[in-house]
Amino acid sequence: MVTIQDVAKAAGVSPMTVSHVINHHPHVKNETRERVLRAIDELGYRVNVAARNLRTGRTGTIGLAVPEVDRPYYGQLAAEIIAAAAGHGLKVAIEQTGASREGELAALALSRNRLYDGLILSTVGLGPADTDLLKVDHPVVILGERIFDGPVDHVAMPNVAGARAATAHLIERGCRRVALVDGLRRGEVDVSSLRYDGYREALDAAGLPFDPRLVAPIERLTMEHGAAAARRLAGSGAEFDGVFCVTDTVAIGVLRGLADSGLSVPRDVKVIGFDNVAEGAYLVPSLSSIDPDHALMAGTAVGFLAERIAEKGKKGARGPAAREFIGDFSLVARESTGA
Amino acid sequence: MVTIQDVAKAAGVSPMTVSHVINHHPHVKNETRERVLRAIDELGYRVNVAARNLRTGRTGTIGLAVPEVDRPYYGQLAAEIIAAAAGHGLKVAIEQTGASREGELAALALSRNRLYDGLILSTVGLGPADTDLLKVDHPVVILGERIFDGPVDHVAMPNVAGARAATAHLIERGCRRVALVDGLRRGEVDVSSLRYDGYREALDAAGLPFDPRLVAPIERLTMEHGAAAARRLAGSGAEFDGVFCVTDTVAIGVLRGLADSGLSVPRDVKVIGFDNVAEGAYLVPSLSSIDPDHALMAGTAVGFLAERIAEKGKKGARGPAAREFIGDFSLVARESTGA
DNA sequence: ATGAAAGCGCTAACAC
DNA sequence: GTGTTAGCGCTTTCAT
Repeated sequence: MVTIQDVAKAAGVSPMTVSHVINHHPHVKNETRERVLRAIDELGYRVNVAARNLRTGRTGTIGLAVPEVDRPYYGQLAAEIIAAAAGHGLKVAIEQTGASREGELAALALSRNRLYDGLILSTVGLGPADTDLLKVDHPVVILGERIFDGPVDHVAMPNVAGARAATAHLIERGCRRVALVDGLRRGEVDVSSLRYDGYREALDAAGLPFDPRLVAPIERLTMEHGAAAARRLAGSGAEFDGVFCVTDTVAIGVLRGLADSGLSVPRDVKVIGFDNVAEGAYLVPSLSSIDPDHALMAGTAVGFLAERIAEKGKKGARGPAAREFIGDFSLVARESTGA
Repeated sequence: MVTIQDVAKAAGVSPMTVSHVINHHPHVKNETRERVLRAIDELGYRVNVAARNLRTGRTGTIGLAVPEVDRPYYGQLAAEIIAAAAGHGLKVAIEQTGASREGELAALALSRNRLYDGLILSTVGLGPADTDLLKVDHPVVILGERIFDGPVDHVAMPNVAGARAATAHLIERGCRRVALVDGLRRGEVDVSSLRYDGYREALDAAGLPFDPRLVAPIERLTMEHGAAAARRLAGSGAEFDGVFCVTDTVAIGVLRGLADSGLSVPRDVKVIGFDNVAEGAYLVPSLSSIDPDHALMAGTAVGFLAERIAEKGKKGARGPAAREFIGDFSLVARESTGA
């Protein structure tokens, strides 16, 4: 392995000068710089990142922990985060938590290992009871739900308002019996509970009765469970003319399940999702959805984290208390709601 | 920051003993171990991975460089790789190459930085001309196309055979004028060229004429371009009753484009894709596809890499020459081809 | 503009 | 079963 010393010897300078060149420090004579660069090239030198990390205490990398990378939503989120991080000169390493509390705690511990300068944790499993576990001494930003008023910065979706708008949209389009396919509600600030609240609010506002038979809870927010829920609804005998799906992934399954049940969208039933994943625009019928401003949320999360990382550099300065950011959204009306 | 020294002092042992405990070495008295563990807990000690990496020269992490994480195929591939790597005690860090030659070269350089013990590179941009650039002194496995007979292990899809089977399937289902939506062909061993070859072979085998007007090349393998290609085909006046799409992502776009053109699938036109992404089963109509054995390919790629990493540990032993593995596939017939 | 000294936190190799 | 020594490759600090 070629070290900075080897390069220094070959270029006839000290290791420090080589270091200066590598790190683009200004005070190096042009001629010297070129001599060093030539030596680097000839010897095939590469910095040893581990050594640099040890010395500087920084890695230039942030961790992004998401439930599962193979769900479209998280893949697209990851892409946004990577783009935002690049703007701060940060790289992103992706972790999977398996949508479990244990996985999320493991991701927190990893970060503590100083592998990353900070962590963006997309929570699904952690709840209010875990607030204390977030009191770690390294930068963390929570992206998602289930922890409010925690000790760390938090970027959340406009869950209640978005769900209300989605449901109201169905009602506007003429639906009178709107079903809901959502995940397990823990009665806390999890995604399903919040979107459920929005759904209820919209019904109330329109003076429509709430019918528990029209709520189809599923265990995991997957296409498979969405399809099964739709078939269950269709087979239950309960009449419905609209479905609000807690996520687009679930909605894709619901569209399939409705087709399996011989129901036509949007003629018999109108459907709307949440997340506005890229696939939605290409489905037949194309999927109406709530579009949280993903880029803004990703940018805010990375921004918060970058600030916290910078804070740690300065001694003493504690920086602002835990911040909360709730994104904005827009409604995208497509064929599945008759657009 | 709490170091191993602090723990040693608190537990009344030497740093080495703490190290032994952390690394689960067997020769530590039970009582000592517990004393150390208690100290670790009380002080909140966490290993400094950078220091360990520097010392051992290993990181326990492999890199996975894919074109874009937000395409379903790569998200699902990443999930398979992560699962396979976990079986070898390896973690995975995901890089994006942006589907460009430069991005792929950058990923190679990063790995060289010793951030990772090895790299799985999903190539799209690198070509035969870049063979020499792969002659790096750290473990690399190529997953994908465009480099055969390179200096490194290579795991490839059954591109030609799969494409032939897909096209033959359309013909079996009664199609006589099969269109092809593929990417840019560079006349080399890129995905589009190989699958094009398979398409041609199937036409020849069935005694069907090749009509260049039925080939719709697109610049990027996205849903957007797929939809545009389908509309172009439909508007061209050229008759066709089947479409083989070079990937499922493209096929999703094609299904949309056909719907936009007033064509019904599978009645007017039958459609088949390649990759068998999870979404395909839930589309309406569900998408027929070629299913490469993703898990086997991921497992093989990780296995190759793990062996190469182990080799580097032993001095001298060179290990086998570059290996080549071409996966198997099966055809999944769904509604889009009339199943 | 360049360099010397020191040490980041850990573990391999070897004692005992 | 436990401890000593040494040093991985780099950069911070301070000098010149």
